[in-house]
Parts: sequence; C-alpha cells; structure tokens
Amino acid sequence: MGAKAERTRANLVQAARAVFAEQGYFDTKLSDITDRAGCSTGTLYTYFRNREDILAAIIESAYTPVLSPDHSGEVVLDRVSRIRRANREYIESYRENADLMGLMDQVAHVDAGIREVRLRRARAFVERNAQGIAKLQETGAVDPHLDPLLVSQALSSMVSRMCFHIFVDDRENPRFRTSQGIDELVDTLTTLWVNALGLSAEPDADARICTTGTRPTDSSAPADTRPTDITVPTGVS
Amino acid sequence: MGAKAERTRANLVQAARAVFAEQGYFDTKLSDITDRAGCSTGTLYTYFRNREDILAAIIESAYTPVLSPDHSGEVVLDRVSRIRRANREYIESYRENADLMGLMDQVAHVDAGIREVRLRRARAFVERNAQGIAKLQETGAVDPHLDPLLVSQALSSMVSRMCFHIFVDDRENPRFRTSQGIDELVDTLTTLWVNALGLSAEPDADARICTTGTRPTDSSAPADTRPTDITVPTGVS
Amino acid sequence: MGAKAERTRANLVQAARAVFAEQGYFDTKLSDITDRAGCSTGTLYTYFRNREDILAAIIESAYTPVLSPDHSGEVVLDRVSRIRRANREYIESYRENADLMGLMDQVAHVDAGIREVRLRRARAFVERNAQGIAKLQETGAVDPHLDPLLVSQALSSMVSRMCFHIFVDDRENPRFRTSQGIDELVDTLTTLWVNALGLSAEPDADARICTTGTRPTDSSAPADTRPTDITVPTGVS
Amino acid sequence: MGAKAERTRANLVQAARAVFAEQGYFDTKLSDITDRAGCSTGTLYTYFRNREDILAAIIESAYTPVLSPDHSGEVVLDRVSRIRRANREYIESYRENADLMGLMDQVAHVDAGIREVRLRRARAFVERNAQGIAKLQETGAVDPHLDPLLVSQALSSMVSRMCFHIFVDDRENPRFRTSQGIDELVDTLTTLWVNALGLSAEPDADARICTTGTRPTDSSAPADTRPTDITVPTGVS
DNA sequence: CATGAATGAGGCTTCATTCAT
DNA sequence: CATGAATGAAGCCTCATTCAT
Repeated sequence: MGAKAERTRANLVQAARAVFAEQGYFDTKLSDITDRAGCSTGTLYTYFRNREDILAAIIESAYTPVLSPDHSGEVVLDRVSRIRRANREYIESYRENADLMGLMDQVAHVDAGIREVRLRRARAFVERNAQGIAKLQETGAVDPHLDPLLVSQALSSMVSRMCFHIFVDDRENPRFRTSQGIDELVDTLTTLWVNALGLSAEPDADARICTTGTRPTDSSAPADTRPTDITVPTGVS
Repeated sequence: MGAKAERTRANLVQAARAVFAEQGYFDTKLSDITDRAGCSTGTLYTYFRNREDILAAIIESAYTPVLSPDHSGEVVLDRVSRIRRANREYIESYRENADLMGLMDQVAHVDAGIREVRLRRARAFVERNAQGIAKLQETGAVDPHLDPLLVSQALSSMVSRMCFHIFVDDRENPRFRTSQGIDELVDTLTTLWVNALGLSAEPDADARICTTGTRPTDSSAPADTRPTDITVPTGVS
Repeated sequence: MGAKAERTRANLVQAARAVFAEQGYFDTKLSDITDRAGCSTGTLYTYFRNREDILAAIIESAYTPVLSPDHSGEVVLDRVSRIRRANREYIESYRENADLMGLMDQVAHVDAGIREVRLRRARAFVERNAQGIAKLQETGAVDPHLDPLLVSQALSSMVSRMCFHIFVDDRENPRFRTSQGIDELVDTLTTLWVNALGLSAEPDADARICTTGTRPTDSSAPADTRPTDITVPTGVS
Repeated sequence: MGAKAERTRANLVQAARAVFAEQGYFDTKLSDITDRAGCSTGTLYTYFRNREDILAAIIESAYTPVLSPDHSGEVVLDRVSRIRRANREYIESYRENADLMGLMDQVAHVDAGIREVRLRRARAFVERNAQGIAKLQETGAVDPHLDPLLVSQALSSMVSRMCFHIFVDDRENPRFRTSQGIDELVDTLTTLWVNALGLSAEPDADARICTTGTRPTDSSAPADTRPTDITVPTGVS
C-alpha cells in the first residue's frame, strides 16, 4: 500500500472512531465517516468491506505495538502497591480510550465477531487473575472457600464497570477529570479489592529491587490489563 | 381503552420484549413484532408511535405493582445475612428479567430518554446504599477515609455487572442454572461485599424477632433493589 | 332519518367544513373531522362514503333554501346601479362564504365531479350575462365587435378573482374588513365593469317602480349570482 | 455537480413537471416521476428531499435566464397598442406554460413557501402597474377617484384568470388553439382594459421611433409580466 | 345507530453498496 | 486509487375503510 493510501485509510479509521463516538455506532451513516474523513463514499470500500470491518480496524488500530509498562529497575513494591499500580494503569488506560470503550459497549451485544473477541479477551484476563488468587489461597492469604474465577470476575467487573460509569456514562461529571479525582478512584478501588480478598499488608522483606525483567510476579495483583502489544484495556468488559 | 384493546396492547408489548431479546433491538423489524403478536402492522401504531415508544412500554410494563418482599415477622437477621438476602433478591430478580436487562443494555446508548431514566434510577439506588455506608462509618465499622458514594457505586457495579455477565452475556453457561450455582454466586458476592467494607459479624444481641413492619434497618446492606412498586432490578445498571 | 341522526350528520358536515378550511382539504385526515365533530370514526361512514362525499355534502348544505333577494317593491334602479347592486350581492355573499370558496378552489383541480359542477355553474352564469351583453349590443350601447361570451367571462373573472384575492388569499389584510372597504371594492369593480362595457348612464326614464315580481330585467347587469335556492356565489369560479 | 448529474437532475425536473401536470400534484407518486425519468427511486433523493422540493425546482427551472423581449428599435407604439402588446405577451407566455400555471394553482394552498413566493411576485407586479395608473391619473387620463392598486389588481386578475380558464381549466376547447382565437382574446381583453381605465387613443405625436434601449415607458400599459430574467408569467396569479 | 380497534395496501424514504469515469 | 452518482431492496409509517360489539 502506498503512503498516500496508508494516509487515506488512517484518516478513515480515525474519522470513524470519532463519528461512532459522537453519534453512536448504529446511528452513524457510512457517508458520515467519509464526509468527516474528507473523501468520497466509494473510497471507503477500497479499504473496508462494511461497517463491521471498519470497527475491526478501529480496534486493531488501538492495539498499537506499545510495550506494556516496564517496571524493571523500579523499587519492587509490596503486594498492595502492586495492585494499586495495576488498577491505576487500567483506569488511566480506560480513561484515555474512553471513546473506544464506549463504542465497544454499544457493539458488544450485536456484532457476533466483536462479541467473541471481547469475551475471549475478558476470559483470558480474568483467568490470569484467577490463577493469582488461587496461589494466594494456597498460601492461606485468601479464603480457600471462594472460587478464584468467580472472585476474579467480580473484582474485574467492579473496576471495569466503574470506569464505564465514570468515563463513558457520566463523562460530564467533572469530579474525575482532575488527578486528585483519579487518585481517589484508584485508592478506593484498590482498598475495596484488597479488603475483598482479605489481604493484609506483606512483611517488609517482600519489597526488593527488581534487577531483571523477570521479576517475581505477585499473582494477587490484577494482571496487567495490557498484554505486550495492547494499549486498550479491552481485556475487561 | 376497551378490554380487548388492553389485551392487544399487552400482546404487543410481550411480543416485542421477546423478539427484541431474541433478535436484538436493532435487528428487529417492527413487523416481526406484529407477526409474533398475531396482528397487522397497522395495529402496532394504534398503541405506539415508533420503536422507542414500544421499548418504553416494555420497561413500563416491567414495573408492575408487585410489592417488594415483606420480611416482617421473620427472624431478624444479622448484618451479613441481611446483605446476603438483599444480594440474593437482586440476583434472582435479575435472572428472572435477564432478557429485559440485556435489552436495556443494548439500548442504553441510544435513546436519551431511556438513558436518563436508567441513570436516575441507578443514582437513587446507589445513593441510598451510600447513606447506609456513611452510617457505618460513623459507628466506626467502616473505614472513614472511603467516599461512601464511590464505594456504593463500586459494589453495586460489581454485583450488577456479574449478573450481566452470567445471565446475559454468558447465558449459555450451565453453571448458574442450578440453585447451587446461584447459592455460590450469592455467597461469593456477599463475602466480597462484606470484606470490602471491612465488616465484622455483629454481636448476637442484634438478632431478634421483628414483630412489626417497622424493623430496624441496617443501612450497610445493599438497599432493596426493588422499590415498593418495582419488580425489575434496574436500580443498578 | 331520526332527529339525532340529523344532528350527528350536521355536526359532521360543519366540522368537516371547519377543518378543511383550517388545514386544507388534502391535509385533513378523516379522523380530524370526527374528532372535531365529537364522534367516532365509524360514524362518519354511516353518513358518507368517503372524503368527496363529505365535500359534496358541505357544498350541498351551503345551498340552503334561502330565496334570492327580492327587489320587488323597491325603487327600480338605473342600469349602473343595478350592476352595482349585483356586484355588491356577489361580493358580500363571497365574503360570508370565503372558507367554502377557498375550499372549492383547492379542490377544483382534483375532484372531477366537483370540477364538473363548478364548470357547469360558471358557464351557466357567464352565459346569462353574455345574453344581457348581447342585447346591449343590439341596442348599440355596447361595441358590437366584442364577443359577448368572452366579455362576460372576463368581467366575471375580474370580480370573482378579486374576491378570491381579498377574502381568501390575503384574508389577513384588514382593508376589506370594514364596510367602507367593501363599498370601495364594490364601487371600483362596478366602475371598471361599466367602463369596460362602455356603458353610459341611462336616461332618467329608466328608473321606475317595480310593482310586481316580474320586473324588467336589465341584462347588462351581472346576473344574480344566487339562483333561487342558492346562497353561495359558486356560480363564478 | 458533474455534467451527467446535471442531466439526471434536469430529467427529473422535467419528468416531474410532466407527471404533475398530467396526473395532478397530489395524485402523483414519486415513483411515477422516477419511472418517467428513467431512473431509480433512490436517485430522486440524490437531488431532492421530498415532493415540495421537486416542485420548488420545477418553479426555479422555469425562471430561466431568458431575456424579456427587447422592443428597442421597433416603432414605438401608441398607448393602446402597447397595452395590447403587453397583454399578448402575457397571454402567449401563459399558454406556453399552461401546465406549470395549472400546477401552481393546484399547489397554491398547500405549501406556505410556494404561496409566499407567489403572493410576493403578484404583489410586485400589481404594484408596478398601479404606479402607471397613478401617473395617468395625474395627467387626467384616468378617473382620479379610483384606487390605482385596486384597479391594477382587478385588471390583472381579469387577464390572468381568463388565461387560466382558457388554457388550464377549459383546455380542451379548441377555440383558442388557433392564432385567430388568440388574437380575438388579446383584442377583447385589451379593449376591456382600455375602456375600464377610460383611456382614449393618444395623439399621433406619441408614436415615434425608439432608437435606444431607453424608451419612454408608458405606465398605463400592463407592466411587462416577464422581468428581465423570467420566462413564466407567474407575476399574476 | 354508535363505537373504535383492526386492517393492510401502498407510498415515502434511507442508505449500504456498486461501478463507470 | 479516487470519485460520487446511481441503485433498489427494505422498512417505516399512514390512514381510509371495515366490522364485530
């Protein structure tokens, strides 16, 4: 694909994302997209087969090859702090992609393909967290009667749905547009998360410097919501 | 409106609910509804102006004047049990109305009117819970640093979103179609809820027989999701 | 037909006339009529077969058995005064039935039946006038080169169209809502009419008392627009 | 708009004009138009929003930039001949656009926009004639008691309504399909017009060669019904 | 004779998609 | 590769008319 074509395509994807966010996925005419992109209707079909195809491209484009945050070299945090950090990363990522998250929500019930992707990702994410919880149950840190998968799903739901409320549904509310607001959100959700699991603070010994990329993972923390090549927290619905 | 008209209208509402649930709100053509209702297309317009109007009627019809469960005369439960009971009621109500809940979700982004209703109801519900939490903070039972409103919203989100996952998104999964499955769900969410708030079990003195309708309310419990005249747990989105 | 039925029917006709005038013949739904008449849609079909039938009834009802003005016993006027009187009668009659005249105009191009009636009436009227003019030509009072039919039609058109402009099209204009305004209109049109024919004032001998109903007709005057049993000046379109 | 598009649009306008004239404005379905234009229904909506929009385009298209007849260089006619010429031009223009004039009449009561245009144009035209008449009153050629505006409107009504009768309402009548018929019509109306105003023939001195475009205007003549860029005699309704 | 819900043919309009230029 | 007019299937919606009560 030529450079110009690349640009045209990117224009279309960007325009579609904006228009979908503004008018809603279903209320958008494809010509709205080409209008905004500044090209003719026919051009859209040079790059996409239909509406869903554009949506797929939007999602695709959000998964830019950005590495997940590399925490090596940082002071290794205690258990709670790691959960807090993971939550913060999820929340900030959500906020930055709120338009896309809202879009996904609109589309989830309708488009079978999208739905499948979403469901699969969410499941993978939840299962990873569940494994961490299971380990904590083995060490006695968490009540062994709880189903780790269920717990993982519940806590993930709590965080992701809060993000949806705050950044999509009630986005006019100014409360969470300041960094203090965000801090409070992160702290509150982290406290609830930690309490819910019944985690106590770890002994000091736990904190250490991580000198290599392979640091001890604490599987009680919400798994990084952003796999290596993913930028958007679509992991959790 | 005559009796027959009443029946025709009810038929249409019921048919619409079923068809919307099966085929999706947007993929349904209005003639699908009249086909299912066994009347002609024109008849639909005797009662409704358009698609959204039918949706409104569906929602309206769900709010039948069914009294919320009356627990007077029962053994008054301890704090945790009351939370469990409220969660159970919410969850079972959700399951019974899963089709409608799924429908609401599809539609939430579309109709400003519907969206407003939803948001307002959710807010009322969440605020009620928040007051209960605030009281617990005064008695020292809950960490006073937490914002009660935020906590209320987070825990409500956890429960409602879990219900959505289980009863709508992943409804094929057989796990929660048995009463054991439901029990497990109730127990898990209750445990997480109680833990998250940091509640301990109450002294025995708290349990007593409630001889009148006016029993002591424990505002730490999730407020009854079903206001006096409401049957569907739309209180939480 | 019972008395009540009579009343219902009359209600419908009156309602239809009002609604047609307000909203236009084609923009009116039949249910608008029954709404205004305060009866059910079905009732309309007890009395009329369809929209045109109602229109016919409206027209019919306008032709109330009111005798045409009886000028016997009055001082017999001179030629010009008789023309003036005929014009005045036409104009006032038009004004009183302006709503119906406007309705006729809307309908004239569409409904073949109505059109036929209208055309026939207009022709009869015009022909009567034409005969009067022809006689004047014989007496040398009017230029014999003119085709009496054409002249009759032209002068009738002038008067009727002016009425349409003033009482229907531009009915908001206050100028012709006073009796002075009407007088001026009558005088102007009469002057133009008389001048156009080239009539001079008659010798005094012409004025005399009319002692019987059979008075000498002066066929140069616009024929009375209101045949014995007619009240509306539909004679001229 | 591309050249082909221009052609398609013009086809549609022409087809609409024909079909409206044949079947009536209200009895025409939009697909009749596209059928006649030889395109699909959707194409109509590429150029027009609805029925009224097409009508507006028809009217618009009738006002093609055709210059009004240029009489400079001709023998300057006497007053009566100028009136006759103006009437002839109006009448012939009407005849050529009879279909459109009939259409306008059908529609006059319906669309407020169209109606407004019509009313405004008619008024402008009538006022122009009125000024001419006023001048004649100053010179004593016309009875000063008459209201020039009223007279202007009446005489214009006479001519325009006659045209309507002859070319629209009674178009089957063969009488005015020959040039003799037209001549007779022109002569009769001119005679009536001139007589009505009480004009006598002018002194010979008045006839002269007009060597430049700026010739003396005789404001007693019906103002040219066709302003510089207009082809249809919609000046008078 | 009145009622008013039910009917359903039929017009209007949209818009994703195609394709000749 | 871009253009944008043309396409036409598909739904929405209206409303005159019917008919069981």
